[in-house]
Amino acid sequence: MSVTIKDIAKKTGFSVATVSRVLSNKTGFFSQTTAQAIHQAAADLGYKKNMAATELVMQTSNVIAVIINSTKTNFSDQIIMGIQKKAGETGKRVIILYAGDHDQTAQQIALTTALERPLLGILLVSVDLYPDNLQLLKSAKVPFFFISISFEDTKLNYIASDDYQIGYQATKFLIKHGHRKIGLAGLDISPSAHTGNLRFHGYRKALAESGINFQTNWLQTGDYSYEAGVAAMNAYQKGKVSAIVAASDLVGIGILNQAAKIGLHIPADLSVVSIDGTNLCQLVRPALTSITQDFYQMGYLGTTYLISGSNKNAYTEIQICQRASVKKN
Amino acid sequence: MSVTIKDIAKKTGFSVATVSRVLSNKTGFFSQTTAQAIHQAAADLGYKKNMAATELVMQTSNVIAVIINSTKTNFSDQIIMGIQKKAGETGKRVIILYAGDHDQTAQQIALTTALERPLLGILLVSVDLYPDNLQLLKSAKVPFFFISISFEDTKLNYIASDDYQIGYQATKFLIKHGHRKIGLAGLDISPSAHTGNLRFHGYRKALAESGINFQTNWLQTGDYSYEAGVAAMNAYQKGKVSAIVAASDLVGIGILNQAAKIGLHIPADLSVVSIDGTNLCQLVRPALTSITQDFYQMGYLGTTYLISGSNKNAYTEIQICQRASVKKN
DNA sequence: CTGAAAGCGCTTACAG
DNA sequence: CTGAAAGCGCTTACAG
Repeated sequence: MSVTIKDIAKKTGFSVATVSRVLSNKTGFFSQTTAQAIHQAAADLGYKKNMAATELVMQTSNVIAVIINSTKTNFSDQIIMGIQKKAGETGKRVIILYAGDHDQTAQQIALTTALERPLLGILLVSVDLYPDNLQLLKSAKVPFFFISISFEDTKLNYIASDDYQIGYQATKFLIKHGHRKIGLAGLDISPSAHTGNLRFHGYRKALAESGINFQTNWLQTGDYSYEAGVAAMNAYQKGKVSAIVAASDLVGIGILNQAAKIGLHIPADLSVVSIDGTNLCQLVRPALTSITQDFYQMGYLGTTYLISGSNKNAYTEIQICQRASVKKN
Repeated sequence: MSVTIKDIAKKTGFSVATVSRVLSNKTGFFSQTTAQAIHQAAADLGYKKNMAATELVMQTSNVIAVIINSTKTNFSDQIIMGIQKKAGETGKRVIILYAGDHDQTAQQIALTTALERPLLGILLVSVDLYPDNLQLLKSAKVPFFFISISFEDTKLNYIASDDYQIGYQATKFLIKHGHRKIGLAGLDISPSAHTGNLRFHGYRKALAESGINFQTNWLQTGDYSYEAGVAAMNAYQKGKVSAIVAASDLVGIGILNQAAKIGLHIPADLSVVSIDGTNLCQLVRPALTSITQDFYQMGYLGTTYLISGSNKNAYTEIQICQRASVKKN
């Protein structure tokens, strides 16, 4: 058996009540001398608090559960950094649960694992909950916040980038660089895909503002993956577009590599701007110009809001990082 | 208040004991009819088990805590996949805790967060524990296993690649391709760095076997990062080596990009083989030839061993994946 | 097959 | 400043 406050009580001669009070630092309820004796004994005995007991009586905890999808996106690390930072500053703890990749069962397991214990709250990082699971989450009384994903339903709290602006600004940027035939590649615009549709609308708007007529084959949908980028590049015949907005860094890299394979030079023959701006952009050559999202801040702010119990939605900033993959036409 | 087994007992007319038995599926202790009524009531009431209570009485749980360092390495995802797979197959749950990047306090917080609750066991993914923290871990009665990191101390259980072999085979491979001046870049060989030293020894051994005299400046140490690769490439003057073993994929990419910058063509002027073999190798051009580690299997096996309480160490397989960054000399 | 009761390790009014 | 006692929601011998 491990050592409990009862053992400390026995050793010091105080009651468990007093031991509990000093160990959980209920200041003002004990004297310095008492505290010292108890802390000493705790250290000597190698005491470790049993949080299961604490949570049981407190009906809450200082643990934030982060549920995250395990896609090959690589920006979740930055979001988690932001979360950890804020949590660390405020003495909260964080546990992370993988919800699989568009896997309803995995999602449900993650959610259940989280909900089965007292929790400060839940942060959902780019996981698009299935209706049943959303229901499950709502029915629990636990506060939650979505990060890096937005909804039409404004009753759902989220922190994300403004995807309409992302599509708009990426396109505008290419237009300013003299492009008129601009592709949009690798994103999902099925009816339920809010992010993809917003980006698409932003793209259309930018085109329209400059009097450019959208051509159907400029849009190459996909699932934000490297392979989607390769497929999109194949779909664009040589010369059909002079620039492409890639739905993610991976899509951008897929385009880059496939372009090289079919003998197209970037940015000489084709310009590319990718969305996300993770460190992958600087690993490849030419380095990818990107619409960079502030993932760290998303995590930090999401945690801040969750902790403070605020229920407003917010957008974090986006920024154009010019690197080497776009040329002036 | 949320609904408890007491509520279900009241609603069905059974005792909490019976409710507990059917809900935790103590087969043989109840009739089908009873079970149905209770499950029905549980569903109607929206019952969710309070694991804090269960863990308190059981003094254990089916939760595996994974402690992982937050370096910019990108292979932990695969390890986690392997862990989740095995955990899923056996009905275990997994929570992940970030231990920072060589951050003693962050490590300690992660460890404490884990140890504060009943646990099936702990998996440490490429985290090199500070002595104090290792002590803390050992003093808890919880089983633990290291993944992707090995020790001289064989009392510590781990699953990793054979780093001596990694260094040996990478070097051997380059020798077979006709190289005699072979660099080793980006790894840490300070006395306490077990991995780096093993790889270095394997490298030396391969050199020696082919009667090649090691030159001090062939070794460029570092911290496995992209920047270490860049620095190493700068250190190798043009023509000093004809091939390089990169300590990680990121080091390899740093070499690739810096080589391009100073006008060296890979593999024409310089061959590179990187260690790890993550998907980054296929994202860059030329694609990196790599000594590929089986990270997924490490996670899977580590979890298997942890669950079964076995305490043997094991190596997972390594494999040479030929891509485009090595040429026959 | 089922129930009454004790207990897991902690916290917190309540009374001093 | 300190202690006795009740209670958090579960599980499990023990007795039927």
